Amino acid sequence: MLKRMPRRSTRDEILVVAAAQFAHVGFKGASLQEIAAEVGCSKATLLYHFAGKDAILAALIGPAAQELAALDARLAALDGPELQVAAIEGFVDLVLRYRQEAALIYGDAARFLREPAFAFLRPHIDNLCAALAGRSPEPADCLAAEVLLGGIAGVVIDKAGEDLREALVAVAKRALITPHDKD
Amino acid sequence: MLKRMPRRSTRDEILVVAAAQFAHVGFKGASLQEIAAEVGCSKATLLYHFAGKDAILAALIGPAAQELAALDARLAALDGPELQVAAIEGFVDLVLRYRQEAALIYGDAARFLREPAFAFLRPHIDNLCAALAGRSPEPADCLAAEVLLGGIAGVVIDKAGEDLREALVAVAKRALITPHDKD
DNA sequence: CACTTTCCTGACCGATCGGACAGGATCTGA
DNA sequence: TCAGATCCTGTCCGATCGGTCAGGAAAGTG
Repeated sequence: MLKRMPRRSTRDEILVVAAAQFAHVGFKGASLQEIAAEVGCSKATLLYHFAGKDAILAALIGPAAQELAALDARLAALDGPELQVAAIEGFVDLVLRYRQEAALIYGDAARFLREPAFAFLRPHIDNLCAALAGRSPEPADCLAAEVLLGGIAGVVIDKAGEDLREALVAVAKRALITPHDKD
Repeated sequence: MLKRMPRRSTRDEILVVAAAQFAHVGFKGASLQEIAAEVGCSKATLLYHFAGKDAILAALIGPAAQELAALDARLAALDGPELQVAAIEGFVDLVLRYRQEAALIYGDAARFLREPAFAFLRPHIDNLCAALAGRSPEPADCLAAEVLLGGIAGVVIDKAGEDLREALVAVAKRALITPHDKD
């Protein structure tokens, strides 16, 4: 009778705890038992609110994926250096807003980006990567974009600070926007 | 009776298969059963050659950690821009030589870098990070080094190509060696 | 009040996990 | 030929995994 007051809806609290768990120990590493214990409910309650472990993951990734798609759509109209700037700033903002989800997706990337349930993420990530590379056909530029994509997504989990955004944008610009003294 | 000929020592083959499994599905995600099946032996054989799953991981990380320590020692004598160049090239070479191990360590970094069994890696990684940042006290420079460290370690798993090394070194130099028009 | 819906739980299930152990092959050197 | 390592395996074990299910409490709703 002590804690009958749900400070938030139980469902939301499950998502918060699950996001942290997935981000820190990976999807396979996290167990429903531990999540339930941290939430303060029983494991069966998790499976009442969600169809299964995968459903929790899907509910977690959904909003982030939606914003990623929106970012892609916004970038589709741009080109040249301003494309890269917009891609960098948009990506950094997105990652900072969905730190745990980004770490989860990137950490377990090879795992479930192949799985059909999350294969729809792949083209979006590829598009973003291409945008970060300024749509350059050079493999070296695409590689640089991948390095920054993964590096930024993986570093933000336990970082904090106001100037985090500026620092991330700065390093990405340095690495990706090559001064056009190419030839 | 068909495959009684061990093309290499069974122990070495276990390490090869385990490295690939760990790198692709993570340490917790990999199962001894699958590794044994891929090697072509029984699960009990794995536990004959190694004290346990952790021991396989330790045997896998050991050589990579040793070379990382050697790189750190080599970098300790350097300073300034040549420190950064040496750190970048040394790190890229190291990662390319131990692709799977690097992906494993970085992918499960938050997992077992805290565990005491692998805590000894932490100072080496911190040193390398500081060297990549040119021992700059600026948080932004340290952050950039972390981004590149993780990004490079995470991207090399399924990449190939001769010019991979050059491209990685190039993007790291661009991102980390800031032209000293700082003030 | 009774009735329905929503929310939650303990108990249980089959599968799989890492690991232990006794013993069978296979090889070696005396 | 025989004894002792070395290498390997089938079988079993307890723990934990994700998931199911019948049913109890709470909260609207008439």
